[in-house]
Amino acid sequence: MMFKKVLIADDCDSTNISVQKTLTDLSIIFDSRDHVTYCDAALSRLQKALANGEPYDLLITDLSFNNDIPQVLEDGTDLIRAAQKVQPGLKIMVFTGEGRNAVASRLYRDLNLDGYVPKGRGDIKDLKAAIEKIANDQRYLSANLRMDLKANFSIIFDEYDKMVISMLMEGNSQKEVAIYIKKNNIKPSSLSSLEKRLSEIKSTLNISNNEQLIAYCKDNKLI
Amino acid sequence: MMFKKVLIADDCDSTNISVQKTLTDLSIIFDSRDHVTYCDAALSRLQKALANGEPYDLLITDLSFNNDIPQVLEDGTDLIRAAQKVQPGLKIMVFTGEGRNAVASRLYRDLNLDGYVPKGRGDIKDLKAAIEKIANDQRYLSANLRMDLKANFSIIFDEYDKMVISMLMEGNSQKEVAIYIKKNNIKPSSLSSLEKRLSEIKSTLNISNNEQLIAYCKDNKLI
DNA sequence: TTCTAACTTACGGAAACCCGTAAAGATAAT
DNA sequence: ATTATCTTTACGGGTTTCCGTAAGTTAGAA
Repeated sequence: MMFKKVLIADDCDSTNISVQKTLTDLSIIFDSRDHVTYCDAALSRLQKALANGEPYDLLITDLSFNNDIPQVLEDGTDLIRAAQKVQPGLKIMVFTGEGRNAVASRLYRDLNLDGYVPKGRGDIKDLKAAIEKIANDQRYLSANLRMDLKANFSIIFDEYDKMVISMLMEGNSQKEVAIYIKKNNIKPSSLSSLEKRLSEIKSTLNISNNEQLIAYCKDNKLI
Repeated sequence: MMFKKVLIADDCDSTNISVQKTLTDLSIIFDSRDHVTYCDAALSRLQKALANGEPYDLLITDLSFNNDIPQVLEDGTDLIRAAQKVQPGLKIMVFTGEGRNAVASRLYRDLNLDGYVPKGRGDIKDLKAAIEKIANDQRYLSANLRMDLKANFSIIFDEYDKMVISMLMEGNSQKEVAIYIKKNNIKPSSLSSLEKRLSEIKSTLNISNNEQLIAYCKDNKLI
């Protein structure tokens, strides 16, 4: 189900135009008041919309804001945390040119973001893909970020994932892996859960089959 | 269908015992005269058996022979070539401790061997697996050799294989690959052929699923 | 040519994988 | 304690993959 109401928080006008165009391309109706340039303003719009019974269902925000006016919420992370408190369940994605990728990855995990897209080559396509994924209740981490995850890949893969993928790489079928984890009392032990987890990973990484997943892991020395 | 008549050509007694035991374990009846220690003797036994209408169906041979008596066929490669002339279709595998692995790989291809197992840790298990594979009309290249194929991997993968596996790694399904090669007029263009080729590769490498195959390729930088 | 052997393709059934849904369990907040 | 939410599990149907068989094709040898 595509989004009905999207709020953009970004103090940079030029990027705003692109984002709005992207939303229009996705047939999302967009009111000029759905765009704010201060974090405090963003939060108050969220609250107001919620109070009116017409809450936003997606927030697209930058991380750094140039605050020429003093703000309670000083940057994007403040806004995100506040928004999550005010409206749990609100989908939130970051669209930013700020920061190193390593930072981005940590934020993606720590803030439990639904999507993270860095500005740069191909960002519009990236953004569109992210929005579509998130609209479908999935998470999206830009491919441009994924490349730098070698070190702290735990953001995507936990021990469970690691073991499952390792066993697949050793030639086990998914069924065999399920049998193994059942025997060793590992948390989600059903084949169904395993399938769902694999599917989730692939979806998040925009990967379409197990072969590509293994190649990705090997390329990035994740396992 | 397991082998009925196996000829062993090896001048080393100690290894012979192991090989014979392995054959016995596989329920292959073995006559002491099915073991020779000279290449010429090996060939003549092959010819005799063929003439008697009871040909051997597997030859297991070493590569180097200590020829205290002058021989027409001086080493294993001579024997193999002669045997292939005399009895086309005869399955031939090498079981040897000789030579560098790179050499082994080249031999495996150039002599069109059915199997190649180097002596060393785990060689009995290796041997058994090889015999079973070959009995089933498949080829077998020991895992101990495969590790050194980085450079001359063309022994196993040709351009066709390379492209198919690459496309799988890029997220295409086998069906999609088949459609693509059909479009581009690449030689075996049916999905069936593609399946068979993949299956053959995995069988030869003792690999049980596509995930393991991709991991193997990445590990050995084959693609 | 004609035959044989090898390769390619089509096809079908079994197994594995994918994906959605719904029930059952666990967890947390009120 | 009870609701609500999230996780895990079970299950079913559709797709893909796997693997054997058989039929068709090609290439080379007799």
